[in-house]
Amino acid sequence: MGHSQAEKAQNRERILAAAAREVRERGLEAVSVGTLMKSVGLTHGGFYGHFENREALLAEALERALLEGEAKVGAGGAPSSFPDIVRGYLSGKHRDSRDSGCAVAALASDVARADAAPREIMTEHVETFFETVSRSLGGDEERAILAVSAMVGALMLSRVVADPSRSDAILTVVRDQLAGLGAS
Amino acid sequence: MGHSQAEKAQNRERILAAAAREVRERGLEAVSVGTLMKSVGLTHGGFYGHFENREALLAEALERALLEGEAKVGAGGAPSSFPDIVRGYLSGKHRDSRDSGCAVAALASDVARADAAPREIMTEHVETFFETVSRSLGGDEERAILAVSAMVGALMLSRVVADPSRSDAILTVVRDQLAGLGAS
DNA sequence: TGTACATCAGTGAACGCGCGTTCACTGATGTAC
DNA sequence: TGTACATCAGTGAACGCGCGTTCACTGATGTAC
Repeated sequence: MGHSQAEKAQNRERILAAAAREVRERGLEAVSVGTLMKSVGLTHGGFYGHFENREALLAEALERALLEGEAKVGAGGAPSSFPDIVRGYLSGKHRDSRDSGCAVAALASDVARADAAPREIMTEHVETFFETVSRSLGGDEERAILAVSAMVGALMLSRVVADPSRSDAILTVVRDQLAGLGAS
Repeated sequence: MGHSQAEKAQNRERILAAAAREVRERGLEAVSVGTLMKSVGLTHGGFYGHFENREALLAEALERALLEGEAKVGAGGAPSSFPDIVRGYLSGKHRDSRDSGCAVAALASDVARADAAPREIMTEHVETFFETVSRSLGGDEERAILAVSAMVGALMLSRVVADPSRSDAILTVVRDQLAGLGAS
């Protein structure tokens, strides 16, 4: 074995990263301590040296997943243009990479029925999403709220719809119409 | 006891109705055979006289939930006007009654990660939703897809956001802007 | 209408299984001298 | 630098629990005569 302090921090990070992926891929409730630890090459007992319990891990993993999703939309970093945001968000690539994409779209219905803790975490990031898009629209918050609602809704619907060309159509149609929203 | 054939049909109906509610309230995976049967006053063993297994029940419950949600939007029945659909869908009442409201908004992220069977069931109802709204917009399918995406997205976000006045704002802002979409 | 019997809806004990969590233990790490 | 020892990251058996599903059984229902 190797159990140095540096490795402990590294292992915690790997557990959290795996959980942030798993949570978007399979949902908050589907993450199991045993399976998660096995996926990073450890045994289940060690989990409690890193997190107080499963619920605490889920809260951190949700936060992490939301941050990762945000990074792609360009929150915090260099400001993205509205058309760039919409194009990236409503792309086939984003639709097909649930485990690394926007956690709001991946987990909104899970969080809607969760306790206060996850709802508050996601609430904060929904507001950040509004602000990022609002900034790209010259500060028009109302149009930003409409655009975010449409983007999140369209992405989720495109992931539900079984027929690939129909799924593509949802993305394209909403993308094109939102582009007009940025122009007017 | 009373075990007539008429009562059997009635019990099946009660199980299904309870499941259609439960599925929207707690998600597809959270429905347990034992708890469900207890909630309609029966014991778990009897379940298998009504459904082949849990998965078969979930498929039927999803279909039922989607039909119930559609009935409120006026699919099939008398045609609703676009403003009426939007007003009803993006209302505080709808947001607060997850267990009897639109099953697309309640279960989209669950179904997005489910097997082919639930995805195909929901796909059909998403298309129906598009058609209903399209009809209310004089046959403009593209605007209907945008409107449905925005309605589903906004309802989900309003259920995530913890602060009630902020949650109301999402509904109101999207509702007002979609109204403009129907007019132009 | 009354009796005898087959049917079958629902019961509840039992099954194997995976879950979250605890804890005595192991052995490498890191420190004190 | 080398030795002795405390620390502590990770292991894996064990716990109680709820799950989906099966099945022998019970007793009311419904039917044949």
